[in-house]
Amino acid sequence: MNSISSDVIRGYNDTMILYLLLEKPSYGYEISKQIKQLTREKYIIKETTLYSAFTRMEKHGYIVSFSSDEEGSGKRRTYYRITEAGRQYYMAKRDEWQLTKEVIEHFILKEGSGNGNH
Amino acid sequence: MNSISSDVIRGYNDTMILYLLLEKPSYGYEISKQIKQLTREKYIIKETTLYSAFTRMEKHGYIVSFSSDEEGSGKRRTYYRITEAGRQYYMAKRDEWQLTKEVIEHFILKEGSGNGNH
DNA sequence: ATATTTACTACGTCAGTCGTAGTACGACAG
DNA sequence: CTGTCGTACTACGACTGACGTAGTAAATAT
Repeated sequence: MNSISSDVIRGYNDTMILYLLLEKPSYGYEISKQIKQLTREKYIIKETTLYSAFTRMEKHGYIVSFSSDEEGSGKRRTYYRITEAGRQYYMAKRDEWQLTKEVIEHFILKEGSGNGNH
Repeated sequence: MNSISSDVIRGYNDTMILYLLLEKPSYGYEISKQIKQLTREKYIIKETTLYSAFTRMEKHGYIVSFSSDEEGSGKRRTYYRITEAGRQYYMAKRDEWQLTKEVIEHFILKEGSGNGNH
């Protein structure tokens, strides 16, 4: 229970990935490391979750893939670039997040209260 | 897309219900109306979701059920009361929520920014 | 040479949500 | 006194996202 349960995150994995793709095209391993770094290891996305998010989002048209052909350096990777639809989806999710926060916080007792009055 | 997608909420429906049960024992229809009211209709829990949450949480020992026997007024209802385990679970979820918020907000662009610097 | 890191793919399972449907009782209107 | 509406559920099945396990294979470090 020290690390965050990913069930909570469900539905926001896509958002996290898209956020990172806003900056530049990227690929699985890099995204994974960035998420780990950004959250200071509080959240580590599972490989299967990550790659299935890629295929799902490509199917939905939020991202497109391309291979790292030229440049003999490193392994062949599958890069993903965010599309306009992906940007819009991200923005919608960002807005939705504000609402979600608001909603859930109606049900969160404030820290340190000794009694249950609300 | 005007009302919040409940997929986001997933994993917090239980928390919401438990929060309301902290105050007093209650039953499905009442809980449902309270959630609607509290969130000013921003979130309306589905009946099936609610009742399956009840049975799941009773199985986990977070709540216990009892019938409204006496008092001939109204229909027979199944009430639920939160247990000590339920209280602890709620508290754990409340703490987890702080973490979750922190994590997700690393991936949320601040409103009104014109460029994508982050 | 070999172990580790990188970079995936495949497959199957599980839990929570939700659509659809149906039951049944009580109150209230016409 | 009959039908409709609000209340209070139960049952069943479908779908989706997350994830455990496993395996492949090239590049890099030891």
